[in-house]
Parts: sequence; C-alpha cells; structure tokens
Amino acid sequence: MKGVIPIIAIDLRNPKPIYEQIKDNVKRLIITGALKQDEKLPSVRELAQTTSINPNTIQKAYKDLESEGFIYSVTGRGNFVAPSPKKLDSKRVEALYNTLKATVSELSYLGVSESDIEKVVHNTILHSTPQGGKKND
Amino acid sequence: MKGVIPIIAIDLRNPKPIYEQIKDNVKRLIITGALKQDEKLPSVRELAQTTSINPNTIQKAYKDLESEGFIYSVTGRGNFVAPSPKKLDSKRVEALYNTLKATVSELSYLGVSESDIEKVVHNTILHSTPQGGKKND
Amino acid sequence: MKGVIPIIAIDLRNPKPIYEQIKDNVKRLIITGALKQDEKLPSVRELAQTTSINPNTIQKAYKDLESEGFIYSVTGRGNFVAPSPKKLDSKRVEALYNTLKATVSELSYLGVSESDIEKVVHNTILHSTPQGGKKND
Amino acid sequence: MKGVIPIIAIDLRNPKPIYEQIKDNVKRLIITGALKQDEKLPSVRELAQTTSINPNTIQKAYKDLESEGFIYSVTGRGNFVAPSPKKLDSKRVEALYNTLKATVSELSYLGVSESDIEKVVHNTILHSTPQGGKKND
DNA sequence: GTGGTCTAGACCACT
DNA sequence: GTGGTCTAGACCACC
Repeated sequence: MKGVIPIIAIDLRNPKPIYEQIKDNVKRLIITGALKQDEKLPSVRELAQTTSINPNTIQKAYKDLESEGFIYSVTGRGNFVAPSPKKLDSKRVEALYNTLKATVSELSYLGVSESDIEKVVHNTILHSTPQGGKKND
Repeated sequence: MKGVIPIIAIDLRNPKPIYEQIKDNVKRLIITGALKQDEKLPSVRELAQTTSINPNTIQKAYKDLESEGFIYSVTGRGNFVAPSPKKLDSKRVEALYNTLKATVSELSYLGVSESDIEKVVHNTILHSTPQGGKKND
Repeated sequence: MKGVIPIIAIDLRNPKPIYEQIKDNVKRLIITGALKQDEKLPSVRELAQTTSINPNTIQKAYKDLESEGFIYSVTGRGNFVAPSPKKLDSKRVEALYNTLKATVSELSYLGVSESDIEKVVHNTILHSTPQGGKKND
Repeated sequence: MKGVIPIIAIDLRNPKPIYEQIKDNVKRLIITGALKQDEKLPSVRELAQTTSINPNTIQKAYKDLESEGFIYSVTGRGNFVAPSPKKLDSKRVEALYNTLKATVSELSYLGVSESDIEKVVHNTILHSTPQGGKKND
C-alpha cells in the first residue's frame, strides 16, 4: 500500500468551496488518526492531478491548514502532518462551542432525542485521537 | 412591551452573510421558545429599520426560513412562527449529524475532554424546546 | 483630504514578496494610528489600480491581515481596521521576542551602543498606539 | 571535548529556509561569544553529517556568512570566525533599525508594555559581546 | 461595486 | 521535484 491518501472526496456540485472540502477531508483524516504525525501528504501537484483540481486551489487549502496548525510545510520536500496541539486555543474552542450549540439545538428541535444525540457525540469521540498517540514531538 | 424580537445581533465583521446571521438568530429564538408558535415576526420593513439592514436582505432571510419550515407567511399580514415539525426531516438531520461529528471531532482533537463536550450538549438541550411538548406521531 | 491611504510604498526590486510589503505597510499605518479603528481601507481593486499590483496579490495581503486580526472584511462593503487586540497572543508575542533578540544582538555586535538601541525602542513605542484610543469596540 | 558547535538547532517545520536557520545559529554563537575569533567552524561535510542536512545547504550558509563578514574561509583549511567589525556598516545597521522598529511597534500594539520590551532588550545586550572588548576607532 | 473563489500558466527559491 | 509567489482573467455571492 503506497502513501496514498485514502479518501479525498470532492463534490463540485457542493456549494461549499472546493478548498474547504479539501480542508475538511484532510482534517478528518488527521483527527481520526488515518494520517499520523509527520506523515507526508500528497504534494500539491500530485493531489491536483488525481483530483483534477487546480494546484492553486490545493495550495490554498494546504496553506490554510498550515495556519490552523494541522500541517506544516517544508519547502522542497512537501507537506506533513503536524503534532497535535498542546495548549487549548480558546478562541477556536469557543467558536466550535457555538457551532455545537446551534447544531444540537436544531437537532433537538427537529425531534431527535437527547440520547440519540449523545450517542453520536460519544461514538465520534471514540474515533478521534484526542491528544494521544505520541510522547515526544 | 411590543412584539419586539428580543435579540437579533448582527455582526458586520462576521464573514457569515448577514441573511444567514438573521436566519440563525430567528431559528435560535424559535428553538429556545422565545418566539411561540403563530407569534408574529417583525415585518421586513420594521426589522430593516431597527437593524439598519437592507430590506432585501431581511426578505431573503425570511424566505429561506419559510422554505425550511420555521416560519410561514400570510400575504398582507406578515410572517409567523410555524408549528414545530411533526416528522423527522431525515436529510436535514443527517446533514446536522455530519456537522455535529466534525465539530465534536475537532473539539476533541484540540484537547477538550469528552465530559466537557457532553456537558455543553446536555445544557444546550435543556434550553431548547424539543418538539414544543408534542409527542411524535 | 479624501480617504486616501497615505503611504503604501511597494518596491518591486525588494526580494520581499509584494504581499508582505503591503502587509507591512498596512500594519504600520494601523499601529501608528494613521488608520483608525473601523476606518475603511482602499478596496482590493482600487489599491490594485493605484499600485499597478495584481488584485489577487492585494487580496492575499488583505486576507492575511484579516487572519492576523489587523483588519476585518465585510463582503460587498470593503475592508476595515479591526479593533486592537484585547488579549495577549502569547505565540505571536514569543515569535516577536525572538526576532527582537536576534536584531538587538546583531546591532550590539555591529558596535551600536545600548543607549542608541534603547533610544530607538523608546521613540518607536511613543509613536505606536498601544491599546489606547478607544473605549468600546 | 571536540570543536563541536554547541547548539545548531534546525527546525524543518520552520518555514524559514534551512540555510538561513544555519546562518542565524552561527551568528548567534558568534555574537554571544560561544565561538571566539579565529576559532574553527565545523567543516561543511562534518556539519552535514551531524545534522543530516544537504552539504550544499551548509555551503550556502557559510558562503553567505563570509560575504556578511562573520566568518572567513581558508582554502583547504576550513572556515573560521572573523574578528568583530571595526566600523559601522551603516546600511546593515539601518536595515536592522527598521526591523527593530517594526518588531517593537507590533509588540506594543499587541499590548506588551514598554518596560517588558526594554527588559528584553537590556538582557539581550548583556548576553552579547559588543565589539569583543574593542573600542571604536 | 465589493470581496470570495477558481482556473491557467508562469517563474523563483530551496533541496 | 516541491512549495511560494505572481499575473491575468473569469464567475459568483452579497449588498
């Protein structure tokens, strides 16, 4: 099995910008542990070819991911998975909490039971890699 | 005390389009029960004045809310809060589940504990009005 | 005097990327108070014309400034000066401290006296707008 | 104890080019006096091995340092620490002053107090070796 | 009109 | 070969 990126599914009909779809995909792979720390991502050009997306669009997604701390880039070598964060980024966490509240509220309003929601939350956390998996960076 | 909408906070700095911010606000008020079923919403013109937002933008928000089933409009009379949904809109629920998973994953990745996340979820549901007291049928 | 941006000097021979030169210029204008909070910056297209720089390059500079918290953008309206930060961004401060140390070390090595260096530091701070100038955001 | 360079820390994640990181490190060692005048630097080959960096990259760093006057090279013998500069390189000093101003301005803008900044400046100078004990002439 | 996204294609710096 | 920068030109969403 080569260093293939498992699942980067882009839907051009999706109104969400392509570079955000790429970001979401890569984030998911990192968070679920499908991509390990310091593992190499496909190069900008390579991913551009396999997805038929313009390299600049890939580049933008990668740069965003870098500034958000998910990956780091080494000129001349490629992009790599960054170590998971050590300190809480309170601004980011707060923003995510707001999204969480809005989502849960609406689910509840639509008639989904609390236990169903909590089940999904619990299972999701199980499949994440919360801070673990490494000792030194 | 007039039929004023309690809290419609628009932040122009927020990159989210204004009409979506309005939608989010109205949804929140309906979901939390601050706006009761069949209660009248402020008219487009009125809200436009109090918020200094372009009426077209308000109009678009209301139209969206109507097509999503949160409100209904009576020509010549105004817009009113719709009854809460009786059967699950599975597509919408699935979309919300996806958002939920992505949000929870990222929170977990950023180092937020499961118990903290579950606490927020629990409290959020408490302050919602799931189904407005009706049973599923 | 119109809403002209005072001094945006771009030197194409400078090896520093154009978008960084733009960023530096805008930062300087904001930090020195030449641009006040919520003041409108020239539009991407406008600045592109007056500087003969490609709009995408301006766009990139503005986006960077936004993600660094110096400006905020309102779709359909333009870019505006953000309020000065309330909380210390410890990562950014640490990075700046490192630059500061390296610069001061080298100046000292090159034979510049401590008092000369401290004079420059002092005068620079005088001409900045440390947190002041506004009460509410 | 061999003539090992004490601390050459290269961070591949750092977007700064490796050869510049090497330059910064060597400069720091010279400025702080960890490397004395006429002391021999590790050979290109040796440093390349211990750091797993491409020899060409080391070579470029050394060449730059030589042209900036920090080291001198003796064909067949190696590279050595140059004597500290006797007269001010006004162009270089001016460039450093500009960096200094920009850095201090931004620190101040971010809310760091003048006294904190001046403390760092003062301590940094203490740990430098201004002119290696020589007087200006 | 304003910013946001995307494509196409080019050149440079670094390794 | 890899990422970084820049240009040119296009289309869309928002207001």
